[in-house]
Order: sequence, then structure tokens, then C-alpha cells
Amino acid sequence: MSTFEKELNNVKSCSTEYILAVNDTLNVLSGKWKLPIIGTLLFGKKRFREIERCIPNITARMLSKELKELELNGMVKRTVYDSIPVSVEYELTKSGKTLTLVLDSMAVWGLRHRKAVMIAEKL
Amino acid sequence: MSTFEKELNNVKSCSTEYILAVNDTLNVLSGKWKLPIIGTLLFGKKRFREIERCIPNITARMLSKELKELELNGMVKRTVYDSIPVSVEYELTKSGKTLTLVLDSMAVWGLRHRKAVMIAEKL
DNA sequence: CCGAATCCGTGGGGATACTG
DNA sequence: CAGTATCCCCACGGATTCGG
Repeated sequence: MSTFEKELNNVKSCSTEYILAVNDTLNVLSGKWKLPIIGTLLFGKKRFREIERCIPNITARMLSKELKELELNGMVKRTVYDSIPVSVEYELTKSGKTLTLVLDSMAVWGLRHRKAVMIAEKL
Repeated sequence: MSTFEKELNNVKSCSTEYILAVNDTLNVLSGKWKLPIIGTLLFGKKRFREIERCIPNITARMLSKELKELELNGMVKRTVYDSIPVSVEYELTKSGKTLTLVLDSMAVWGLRHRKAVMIAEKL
């Protein structure tokens, strides 16, 4: 590779916009529970306890915290019903639903990578 | 939504395979620096110091740690040259390169989401 | 039922100095 | 140049308790 090409690559590889955008996405998914929560809500709105039951080992505290963050990020919509006892439903917003494309690509890569690792270990 | 549909959705949403696969992918990208490192290597092989210079604020310690993890996960290939002083080059493996599709989708979503947030804040 | 408040342990990651 | 070794901090997340 020529010096010019090296320098060109350095410029491109040091450009931060691409990385920043990816990081934005990663930050929305950061933490231990956001992903399972979003995954659970992909199939429709759910109440607090329903989500809790869907996700093994999650505590109410963490579920509450993560839902709040997701709400702040505009991924989740929270609706309170004045029943007794109170009922609260969560659902993905439009933005939240568009995450599906990202999650799908991650799922596909994850499955393929797992296969690749298994094949490699058999050698 | 009917009860049947609700139950159906619960089953699907509680199914873990999809979430597990996405989590696998997320784990490969976990930590503060893996993403910038991979982004830097997307454009070709680089030496340790080159990578360090490309990523603002990263310390040699963290770069070393993260590169080691990426190598264990089969994302990065490490090559040592017996020159004086020693020279080491890192490059993405085939598996590492296939991450591009995932990162691209994350970048696109990140940019769109940023736009959406900005529009929302102007209201 | 749906959380808030509090306390607390762990480890991810920063700063610095050192080695082959 | 390419890392290691050491120390240290604090934010993430768990357990438990309390309130509307």
C-alpha cells in the first residue's frame, strides 16, 4: 500500500461521524436489560408485571430504571390507566419500532458468528 | 387484541433465541472502545500506535485489553514482525468484516434517530 | 400493582510508571 | 514501539424495604 493510500485510509478511519452515529445507537441499547425489554415489546404493548415475567432475573428496580431511560430516549411510550390498582402499559414508539431492522441484523450476525465459532472449535 | 393473540404474543416475546443472538452481537461490541477500534480497522490493517492515534483519549492499557478481547472473539488478527523495534499489525478477520453490515445499519439508525430527536426538540 | 428510596458490592475503566 | 503492572474511583446493578 502506498503512503498516499495509507494517509487516505487514516483520514477515513479517523473520521468520527460514522463511529458517532453507531455509538448513538449503542448507547440507546446500553446496559444489561434494554435489549430484552425492547425485544419483549416488539410484539405489542405490555404491562409492567408482564414484562417482568418475560425477562428472567430482572428486578423491579432495574425494569423501572431502564424503562424510564428508554422513555427519555423516545423509544417507549408509557400509559397509565386509573384503575384500582393502577395499571401501566408500555409500548414501543415509532422510533422504537424502527430499531427492528438493527436488531434483526444483529440477530442474524450473532447466529452466523455462533455457527462459525462452533465450526472453528471442531477443527 | 384478542386473548388468544395476547397469549400468542407472550409466547413469542418470551422466546429467548432472538434475544440471545442479539446479545451475542452486543457482547462482541461491549465496552467503551471496541466500536472505535473496529471502525478504525474497517479501512485496513494498522499498527498499535496508529490505532492509538486514531482514537482520542484511549490509553495504551485499554487499547491492549480491548484488542486482546477482540482477538479472542475472532474479530481481529494480530501479526508480529521481527523488526527492531518490534512492529505489530492488527486487521479484521473475515468475521470481523461481516460486522460491517451490522454497523452500517446502526449508523443509519443513529443518524435518523438524531434527526428525529432534533425535530422533536424544535416543537 | 407499580414503582421510589436506600444501602452496598463489584468490576470496568482512568492515570501513571515501568519493561523488552 | 508495544505493551504490563499497579493503584484507585465511581457508576452499574443487586437486595431489600417502603409508599400510593
